Order: sequence, then structure tokens, then C-alpha cells
Amino acid sequence: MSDVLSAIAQRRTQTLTGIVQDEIERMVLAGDLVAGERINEQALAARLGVSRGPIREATRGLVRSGLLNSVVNLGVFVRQIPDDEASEIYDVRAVVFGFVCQRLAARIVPEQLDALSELIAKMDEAIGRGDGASYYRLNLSFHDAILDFAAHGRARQTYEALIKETHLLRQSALASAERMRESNAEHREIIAAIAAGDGERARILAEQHAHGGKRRWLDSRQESSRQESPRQEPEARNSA
Amino acid sequence: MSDVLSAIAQRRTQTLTGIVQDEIERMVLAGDLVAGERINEQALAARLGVSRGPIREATRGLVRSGLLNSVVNLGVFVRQIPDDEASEIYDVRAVVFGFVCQRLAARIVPEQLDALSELIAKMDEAIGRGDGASYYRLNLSFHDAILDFAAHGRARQTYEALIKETHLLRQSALASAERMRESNAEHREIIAAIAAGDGERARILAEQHAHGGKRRWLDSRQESSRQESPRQEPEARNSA
DNA sequence: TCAACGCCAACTGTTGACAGTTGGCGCGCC
DNA sequence: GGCGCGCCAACTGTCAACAGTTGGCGTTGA
Repeated sequence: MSDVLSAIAQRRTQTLTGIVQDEIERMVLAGDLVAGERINEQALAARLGVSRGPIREATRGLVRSGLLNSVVNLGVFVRQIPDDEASEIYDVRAVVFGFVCQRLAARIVPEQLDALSELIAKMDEAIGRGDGASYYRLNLSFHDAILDFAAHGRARQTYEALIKETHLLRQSALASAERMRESNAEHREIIAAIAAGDGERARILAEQHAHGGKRRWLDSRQESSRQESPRQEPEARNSA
Repeated sequence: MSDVLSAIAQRRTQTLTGIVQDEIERMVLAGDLVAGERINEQALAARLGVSRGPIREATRGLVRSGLLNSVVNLGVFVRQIPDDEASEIYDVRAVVFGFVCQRLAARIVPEQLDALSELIAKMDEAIGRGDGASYYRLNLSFHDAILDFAAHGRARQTYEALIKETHLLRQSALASAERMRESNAEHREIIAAIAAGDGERARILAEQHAHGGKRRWLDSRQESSRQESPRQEPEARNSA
């Protein structure tokens, strides 16, 4: 948090709103703010040493991008994604990821292929060590690398926006070794198709992989189904 | 414009920011604000009878959704989409539209099929009359109907966000009768595949159709290539 | 004549204050 | 004791004012 304050002090070059926006986004994605929680403007303003203006502007932006949820006269809340909508997000993510992999198959260069293979190997190692946290991180890097190499700014942007929303889902990272192994096997297949220049196959596999993520999420959800009921979130009540 | 004022007066139920946001979005999409133009906070605030706060919050949201572009200390500008990015937007739009059509093929009901066929027939009529404006409107309705019938909220949301951005492109509607005819023939093929329940084919055709839109845009762009050079827009200059 | 410097108006970034709303707490009535 | 009403604190929505920055215009000097 102190580095946040310093950021505000230092960079007068970028606007406070931008900094606050990044900070709120970070807090949400890091889990400092859990889904359904209200964001207290005054408190946050005081904590970041700014007035409520920049806070409000920042939240307005995050509302638009789907991370937050605004209710008139009650404030903004960290968005709670209903199950059916989460499912839809996975669907769209799948087709975008499929497109990206297909594109990558047509333009990948050897050193990129090496980098991806190395990530897969490292993920295997992490699974062997039972190191779920490392696997999670490597998995993100893997998908990041693919997005990078595909060099399609808009696909990347769309994909990342969707990813951020799925981060709002509960316990996204709790994966069994079995599931990790399954997932990494799919990675290997995708890369093989990309390496072979078979875009059509890469796309199909990538879509299946993303749908696998959806299935794995559903499974893990079901396992922990009779946990505490999620807190109630005020949903939009627009009369218009 | 007067109805905007009344909206502000009447509905205290929704926030001014929301109304302002809708209004700016409308102005941008309607062409009242052209790409590259700056949005004067004071002037707009005065015109809508509100203070600068709601204006700033509204613009912040639209920046996040890609319609506007903010430069520190200079203000917000109607976003100008570079050609390469426009091309990317068409790409993503294509895969999303493909997905939607594939999905629709698996769930369409007869009356929906009739509605779509009727729209295609009306478009043919419009082409026959040389009525480009009607064709444009019907074309939007057609795609809207498909999005509706597919009943996939997130795909729809993603697609519409992309559509809005392409509306920022210059002269999106100037289409020759030849292009309209070509486009509508593609519509017919897509619907035929959907009617046959052939999702795979519907998807491929839908993607080709969307890419056709990209090509038609490129063509029309090239025709009017040596028009006035687009005004310079201050682009992001984030030092961080 | 031209270039560089400095002043100035306009506008954005930010703040603090005011007004209206919401949900809860306590009091009073049944 | 339970239910309903009204008051109150907290918070959001909105506004007007202040401070800093930017780009342009005029001036001055070579």
C-alpha cells in the first residue's frame, strides 16, 4: 500500500483516477475485495489520500468493464457473477482462444515454440512437486505467451477482459493434481498442432481446452456446493 | 435534445452519470461527435444542465469501453480507430458471430426462422429500390435478431461492444448495390445452414460473412482514399 | 523578417461542501 | 411481547470553487 501512495505522489504525469482504477482492479483481482462487497468511497478515498472524485471516476470505469456493479444510492459492489453468466464467459473465451491459437499456428517461429514447450515442461514439474501455486502461475504465463505470440491486440484485449471477470469466481485456483495433469496434456496437444502448422486442429483443441476449463470449474464448484451461501448482492434495479 | 433534459428532470431514479453516458454514446454513434473531436466538459455540462462531475464520470466509463480516449490535461476525445485495429476488431467480431450462428443452428425454432427470412426478403426489396438507408437499418435488425435468438448474453454483449467501435469508422454505411447484394446472398446462405441445423457450416459461413464485411470496408476505404487526411488525434502518452 | 521568450485565457484535475436517500435503531402503541 | 412508526447516522449523488497545466498570442530582441 505504501508504494501506492508513492505512486500518487510521484507520477503527477498520469491522473489520480487512473492510479486508483488500477489499484481497485488489483484489489479485486487479488481478492482483497471479495465478490459482493461494497466499496466505501469515503474510506477508500481516505486510505489512498485522495478525494472522492477520482474514486468515483475510477469505479465508473470498472463498472463499465464488468468488474464492479453500481446500484443507485447504495454504491458500487464487487460484481458477483451468476453461474449461468460465468458459463457464458467461458464460452466466449473459448472461441477467442481458439481463434488466437489458429492464428498462431500460421505465424509461430521456433524460439516461440521452444518457450511454450519449456513452460509446459515446467508445469509438469510443478505438478510432480504438487505445487499448485506454481502451476497456476505458469499456466497464466503460458496463456499470456500464446496471446503475445499471436500478436493480435484486440483478441488479446477481449480475452483478458474475460479472464479478469472469471477471476471473480470463487476458488478459481483450487485444482487437483488430476485436473492439472489433464489440462497440461491439452496444452501439449495444442502446441503440437501449432507446431505442425495445423491451424484448424489447433483451434479445435484450444476451444476444447477452454471448455475443459469450464467443466473443471463446474466440477470444483459442485464439490464445494454446500458451502456457505454467497452473500446477497443488490442487483440492478433500473426501473427504466 | 429537449427529451434529454426532461429525462434528467424526471428520472431521479437513475443517476445523472448514466443519462449523460447514454447521451454521449448516442451522440458519438449518431455522428454528432466525429472521431478525433474533443469533448468539452464545461460546454457539455452547461448544455445538459448538470455539473462537470457526472460528465467526467460518464466519459471515464466510455473511455473504458473504447469509445473515447483520454489524454492527461488535454481532455477526452472521440476515439479514432487506426486501420490495423479496425481490422482486428473485424476479426474478433467474426469469430463471435460465427459462434453465435453455430449456437443458433442448434436451437432455432420455426417462427424465428420465418422472421429472419422475412428480414432477408425486405433487404432484397430495399436493394431493388436502391434504398441504402433502409438496407442498413434492416441489416442491423437482422444481426440483432440473430443475436437475440441465439440467447447468449455474453456473446451478444461482446459483439455489440465491437459493433459500436466499428461505428466510429468513417462512412461505414456507404455501400454500393453490388456490395449489398453480395452481403444479402451471404445472409441467405447462413440462414439456410442454420435452418438445416448444420452448425459447423453456419459458423464457417458466418465468419466468412463477417470477414466479407471487413473486405467491403477495406474496399470502400480504398475508393475514397485520397480524401482529406484524418485530423490528428492526441494518442496516449503515458510515460509509465 | 524571424525566432525565442513570456504572458494569458481556457480548460482539465482535484477538492471540499451541500443535499437527498437508505437502512437501522429505538421508542411508543397495541 | 410484538408490531409499526419516526428519527438518525452514514453514505452516495451532485455541485461550485480552487489549483495546475497547456497551447496560443503578442512582444521583444537580434
